[in-house]
Amino acid sequence: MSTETLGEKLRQIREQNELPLRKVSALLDIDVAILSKMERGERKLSKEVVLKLADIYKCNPEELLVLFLSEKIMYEIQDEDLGERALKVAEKKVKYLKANKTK
Amino acid sequence: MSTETLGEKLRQIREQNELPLRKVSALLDIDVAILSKMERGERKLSKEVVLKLADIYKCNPEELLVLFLSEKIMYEIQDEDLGERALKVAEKKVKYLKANKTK
DNA sequence: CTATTTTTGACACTTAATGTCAACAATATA
DNA sequence: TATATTGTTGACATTAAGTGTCAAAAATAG
Repeated sequence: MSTETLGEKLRQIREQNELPLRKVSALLDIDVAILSKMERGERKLSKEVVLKLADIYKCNPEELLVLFLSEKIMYEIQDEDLGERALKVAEKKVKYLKANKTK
Repeated sequence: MSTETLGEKLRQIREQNELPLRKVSALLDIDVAILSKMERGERKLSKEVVLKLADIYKCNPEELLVLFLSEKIMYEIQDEDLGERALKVAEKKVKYLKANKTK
């Protein structure tokens, strides 16, 4: 499985598109330093930035968003022994909510 | 399925043990107001408090901890459409980490 | 060597989380 | 009803976390 972080993936995509941080950060309207840190995991990415980047790079936003969310989840459970059990409970809750969404 | 929050569950357990907030908060060494708010979901619970409460009420800490973690997870994915997919990715990551823990 | 790109760290600013307190409301009991 | 106990609410201060800005330094490319 891929152990690549979202930041690493975004950097890879940016390099494939041969875009310097400077240009992308201008499009995002954020400082170069922040984007650099985001790609290296030193600063947190926000949903908004992820979506804008998907737009800039013309790539599938869902894939990036899923990675983004999964990293937030991983951050919460860290190295907890009960992490897996908690994930299963959360899954049940999500399914339950989805089933009762229209109610 | 149970839609009971951790706070609600803790309140229920406390009432079953017939302990007033005052006594429990003294044991926890936190303000009564905070505990009151924690039980009603107005303040976040911490892992430490959850474990101390399990000890005070002599109940299974794992069950409470799983609920605690699952609520943190749910908070992260909120009402995201991709929440379920993200959970599955997170599960894979946890399994991967567990498999390579000793490495 | 020079220009461009990227990284690093200091700093200020903003927002979220946490603790403390006292007044108030609700409930139980004499 | 009066009193004591328990629980709730909101204001306030403090602390920690997250964010943005900038400039100097390091790395890389031409």
